[in-house]
Amino acid sequence: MANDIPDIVIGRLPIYLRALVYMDEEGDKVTTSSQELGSRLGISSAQIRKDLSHFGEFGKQGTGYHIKYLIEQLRQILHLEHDWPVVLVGAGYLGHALAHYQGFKHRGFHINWIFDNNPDKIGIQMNNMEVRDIRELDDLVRREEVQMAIIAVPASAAQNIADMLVEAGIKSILSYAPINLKAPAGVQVRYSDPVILLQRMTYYLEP
Amino acid sequence: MANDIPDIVIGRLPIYLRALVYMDEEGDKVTTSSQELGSRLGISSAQIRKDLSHFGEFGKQGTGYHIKYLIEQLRQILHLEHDWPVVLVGAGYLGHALAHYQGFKHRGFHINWIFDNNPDKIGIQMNNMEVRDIRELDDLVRREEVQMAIIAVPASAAQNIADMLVEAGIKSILSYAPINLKAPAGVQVRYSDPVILLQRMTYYLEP
DNA sequence: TAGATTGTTAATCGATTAACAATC
DNA sequence: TAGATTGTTAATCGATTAACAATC
Repeated sequence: MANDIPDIVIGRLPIYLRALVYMDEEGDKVTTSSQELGSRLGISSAQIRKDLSHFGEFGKQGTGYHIKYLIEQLRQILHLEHDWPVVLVGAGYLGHALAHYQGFKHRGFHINWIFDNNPDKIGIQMNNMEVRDIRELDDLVRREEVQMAIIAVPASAAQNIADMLVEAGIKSILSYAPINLKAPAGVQVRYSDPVILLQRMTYYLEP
Repeated sequence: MANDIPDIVIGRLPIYLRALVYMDEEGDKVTTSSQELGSRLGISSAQIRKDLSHFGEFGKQGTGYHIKYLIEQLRQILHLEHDWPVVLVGAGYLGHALAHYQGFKHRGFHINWIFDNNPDKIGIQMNNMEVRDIRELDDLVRREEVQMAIIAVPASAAQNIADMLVEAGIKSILSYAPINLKAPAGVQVRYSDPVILLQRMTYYLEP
């Protein structure tokens, strides 16, 4: 990770951005306040102001934040001004869902390639992309200088795939496999495991 | 949320549990240490011992933790001794993937019902379940006393579905819709939005 | 102007870590 | 026994919040 802004702050910026985009689409106002944004998100207004203050002064006393302007600034901060190409590994049920998910494109990500190792999968079409042989992964990632990847393979294959991705030059991995991956410093790994989230909630439930 | 154990601690327990289960399946040893577990997960050994100490004393000086015993204890703490039935709302690509995901069952969750509002979807089979009419949701959740739900519908429909779920008695919601949901106190909501995770990583990348 | 809201400071709150006596 | 590792305490570190001068 790079400089001295806490990662937990970085983690909230996409949440702010998402809420601001909805506000903008609602179209009923031009500005918002840390108060309003906070109450939408269940976050204190002080925290929002503090978070933003790490990057500059984006508001005006008395009137708050110009929604479109703040969106633009957040996109700049998060490096979302240009789209990011992404490779997807795994063409099972989940890979299929991800390949068809419409939410990536307009939020800055393009899943341009899908890979699998299963001969039955290789060559078939998914959302107008052809599933490629995993053996072509390294070449492609290098040639296209892809930096981001999504892993949607079984846990048993995930570390192997992660190693291949790192070797090819991938710098950020989002993994759906329910296992902790080893990656060298300088390579980010984030996880999405629904079971982990469900298990975190059952603690608070009466069986 | 219930008592005085920090939620951030609760959030790590499923991670510990998952790693311990893998260790157990590898079958090459009977005990582990906070050190070993920590180095697998990139967490300090002190933190693991501290987290566990909120719930009791599970280890032995000199030898560490008996893997199977600690697994059992964590399952008890997280209320995973009995399986949890879960309703899934949304039979699109993502709902389809979730319905077929094999990772739920052996980790304590059973997706037993799928709902949708699309007449073209209602009645079709998904992994041996019939997609039901969303209008039957309320009755079913009440009758079966289901406490957990997964939302896999578009953002535009998500708040509506969340309201229906809460009204029917659902206490924990895992939402894949890219939007912040309002829910009353006493109802937990957790989110899984891949774009939020990707956007958090692009900050650290050179465009 | 009066009211609203920012950006920032200092105080508070909470989480993580280092260290070690206890003990297996 | 000697070595290893726990559970816990106290210290450190970091994040959140309250408060307010500045100012639109």
